[in-house]
Amino acid sequence: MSWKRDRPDTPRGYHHGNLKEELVKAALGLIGEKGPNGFTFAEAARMAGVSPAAPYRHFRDRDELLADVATRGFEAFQTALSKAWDQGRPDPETAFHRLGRAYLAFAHDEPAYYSAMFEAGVPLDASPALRAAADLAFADLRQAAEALIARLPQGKRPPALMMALHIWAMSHGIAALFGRADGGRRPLPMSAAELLEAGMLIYLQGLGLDRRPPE
Amino acid sequence: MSWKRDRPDTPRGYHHGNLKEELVKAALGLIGEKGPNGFTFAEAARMAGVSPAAPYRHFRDRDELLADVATRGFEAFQTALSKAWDQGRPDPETAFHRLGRAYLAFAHDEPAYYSAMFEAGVPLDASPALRAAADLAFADLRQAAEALIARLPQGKRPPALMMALHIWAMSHGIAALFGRADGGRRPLPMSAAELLEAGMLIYLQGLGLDRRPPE
DNA sequence: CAGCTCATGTGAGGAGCGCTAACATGGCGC
DNA sequence: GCGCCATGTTAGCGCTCCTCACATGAGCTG
Repeated sequence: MSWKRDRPDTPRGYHHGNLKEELVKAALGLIGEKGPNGFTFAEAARMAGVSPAAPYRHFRDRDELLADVATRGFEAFQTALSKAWDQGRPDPETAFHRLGRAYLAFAHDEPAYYSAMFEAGVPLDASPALRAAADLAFADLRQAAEALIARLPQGKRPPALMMALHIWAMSHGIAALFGRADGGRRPLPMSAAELLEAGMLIYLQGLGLDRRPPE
Repeated sequence: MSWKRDRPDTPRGYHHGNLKEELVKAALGLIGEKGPNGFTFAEAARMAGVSPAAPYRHFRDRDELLADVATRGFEAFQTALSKAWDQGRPDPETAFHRLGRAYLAFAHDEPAYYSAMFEAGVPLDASPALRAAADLAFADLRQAAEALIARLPQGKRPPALMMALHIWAMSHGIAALFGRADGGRRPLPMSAAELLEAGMLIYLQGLGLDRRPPE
């Protein structure tokens, strides 16, 4: 019975009481430490002080737990992006740069979430909640794109969806390739945040959006 | 003894003769089918018609086989990019657009390689050969960036390394998010190749590089 | 061509994991 | 106060990774 806590710090009886939440936390910790593949259903159970079969009362299988983590990740992500965008205040340019930094900050500070969301291979339609959460997060990016596009004269406006996809792609590319806590897979002459900032400035310039320095 | 081929199509004696190569091929097939996690050392052995312990004579462990696949992937990738760039002929702009298409074509047509290279979590310094192959591939991108930058007037030239990183980030972001054979995780109004082309055009415009239509 | 050597393959097995089925416990609604 | 059933446990199957002792035969050496 080695899975039992020797001295339960949170004493409990036969029933745990809050196992589902604790399994999600354990999963987050394990994914953060060892990547989405290093995470194990059995080990999460062990961390929660519970037998290896207990998790199956809360998740059909390992994938469902992963999908749950990804969903929570997208919700937290959306909250962070939404807060950073702040409805485009004080002006879309300033807010947009905040948004970019928030994107990378999330990928950097919550590697476990980001991993579950984008690297664990969880299909987006694993659950309706997952898809909905992901859509909400993307909606924020799209909204920012629209606000910026509105600054352009009619006739020079690119499709907002396309622009949002470009923003997402560049952000994700930088996060995935260079945004890891360990500095990524390749030494950089600048931080990931600076790299994204510079890339986005060039991209916006290409659209005809000159940044008015806010200070 | 279920792992033995019932009727060996390529009859062999006790010794296989070309096991290492066949294991790599089997791994490629399995990764392509079921993703980098679906691939199993034991199943690769089965496909090669050999006992589950045989692969250990050629690879220290599962990760080493994965790293080998990734290395070959980077080599093939570099070949494809290099061929597409073709030393910038007939002009850097045209060659650059070929390069972008080649990037996405590789990700699309060789999902198993791309997966092993970027999604399997293989650390780049798993072997010197892997790092070298990855560096060579990146060198091509950097070279293209330099050729394009040379078109700009002195004083308006961004760092070539930064530009190469931007290109890689956007390409990888699009490939990872939207470039899957199944259309990716999200329905798109345009193909991944078109999305990248448009994104790169805007980016280049932002740098002051106007594309002269080649036709 | 006989004999040896060692790279390569086999068999058996330990440890761990995902998952299932049958059984145990006790919190909560009646 | 009682019984239901959500939640937890035990036992166990099949699979994986990996190791170790043993088998085979290809190719060198004399």
